[in-house]
Amino acid sequence: MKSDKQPHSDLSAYIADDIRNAIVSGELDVDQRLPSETELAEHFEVSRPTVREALKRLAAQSLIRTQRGATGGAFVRRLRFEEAYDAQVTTAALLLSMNAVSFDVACEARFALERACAPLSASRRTADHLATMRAEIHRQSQPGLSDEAFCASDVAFHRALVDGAGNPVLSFQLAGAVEGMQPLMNMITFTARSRARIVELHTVLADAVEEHDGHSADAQLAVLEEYTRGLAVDVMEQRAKAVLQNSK
Amino acid sequence: MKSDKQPHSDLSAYIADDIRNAIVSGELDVDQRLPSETELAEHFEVSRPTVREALKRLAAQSLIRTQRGATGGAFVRRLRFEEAYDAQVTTAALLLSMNAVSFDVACEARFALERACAPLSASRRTADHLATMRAEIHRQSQPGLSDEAFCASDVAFHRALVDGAGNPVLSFQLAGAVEGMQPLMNMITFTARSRARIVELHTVLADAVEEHDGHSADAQLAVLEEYTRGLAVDVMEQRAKAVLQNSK
DNA sequence: CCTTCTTAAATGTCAGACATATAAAAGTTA
DNA sequence: TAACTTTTATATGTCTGACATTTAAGAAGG
Repeated sequence: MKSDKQPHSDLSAYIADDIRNAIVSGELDVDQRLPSETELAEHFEVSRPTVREALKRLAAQSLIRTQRGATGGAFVRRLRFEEAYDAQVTTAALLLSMNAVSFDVACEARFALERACAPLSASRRTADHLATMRAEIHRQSQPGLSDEAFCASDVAFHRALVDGAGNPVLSFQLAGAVEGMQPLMNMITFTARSRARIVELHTVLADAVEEHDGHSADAQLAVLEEYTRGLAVDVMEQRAKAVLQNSK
Repeated sequence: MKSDKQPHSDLSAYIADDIRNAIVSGELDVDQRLPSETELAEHFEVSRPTVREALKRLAAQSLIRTQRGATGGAFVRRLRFEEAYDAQVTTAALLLSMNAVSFDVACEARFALERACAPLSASRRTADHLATMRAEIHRQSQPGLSDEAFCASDVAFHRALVDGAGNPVLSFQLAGAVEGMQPLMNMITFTARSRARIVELHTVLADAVEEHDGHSADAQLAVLEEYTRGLAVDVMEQRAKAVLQNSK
């Protein structure tokens, strides 16, 4: 936990980097207590507020947690999948919205990755995963469901599919691809007919997974991808038409 | 940018959340300037250091950037792929090291995702991607290369393969799977024979990509996955044997 | 022995001040 | 008038010192 050059501005970033390196490199173990803020301030020769800013940076990345009281302090935090999952989704959603990523590109990435899980999920899925998928299909076929609720159910369905692979690393990676794309999916207005079609495709997909048929599941995802991209094209065209109408 | 309940501790986290929501929801646009620290302090009825801690949290997540001087302040930052990429790699590496993820699970996830890119990369790769792959293969066959350097080159090779798909979202998602796994890969000691085998497999893979043969590329990745997992098993066995030897 | 009180250590928060960077306005000179 | 220089205002960056609050452990008392 030491270094040389001092970029004479943004000391808190410098200190945060220093401590982060110590954590990432394993120099500091999980649940190990960091020196107190006062001690850190002395060590880095800065004031306590500066140290605190650095610690807040680390806390924002879920690298440490702080505890008040006599035996309190900052502790190296065990990064759990769920937290990383959330961060992943937020980051992916922001990336898509801030970088003008086209629906097509995001869709391609999402389905490519999801298809990578399909064979594994087909061979390993538990009854639980299957039940979740069926339940979401049922929800999707309810009339009067809002577009957002339909999207949310769609995400839940696909998440169950991915989780079926029984590989937490895969589930984590897919979080950004599937859930992070939800804002883009929400732009689509699902007609009754398109919903019926999606429910149909989901059903065939669930059947394939139930029968441990990875190849068929993969094929169904390909069909679903094509259909989804078609839907997006329709939406874009209608929107373009509407703009044209307004400008008259 | 407002709310009701005040969890009367960790005000900076509360404020950071508030501003983050404003950014994520699009209430604040990219490059828009936030109110000055003093104004934020008045708005939230806290002191400036507290506001600063909140801003540092957001800065740690690359959501804002700050600028000093007369027209300075905190600005909503456009989250770029490269930054998200880095964060992704760090997070993935930490997840793997802190959660005792087995080599097998990580390896399976990595190759499953990478195989999802293979067909796309085979059909779209530019001459540039191919050249990078060839160059890395050449580096890998140099004698006297350290295990770490070999690993780094391996990552660069696979990154070129993934980038060949020409889908930034895919590249971003794969960053964690491929680069984040590097610490685990570094545990493997590559013998001269295993290196030669890997170079051989990489060469066939590059050939397949050059000839736009997605199917073959996918198959080669499967072979590479199997071989890599076999290597890991060998290392584990030897390590277990060494432990047994020491305990005698 | 158990309960209660005290105490100490740590984070959380605040107020006010000064340092520094930076752009725009004001002033100065060719 | 135009170009350069100086001033000034505003913002972040940092420091000092203090007080508030939480919490565990030790001390005191029944």
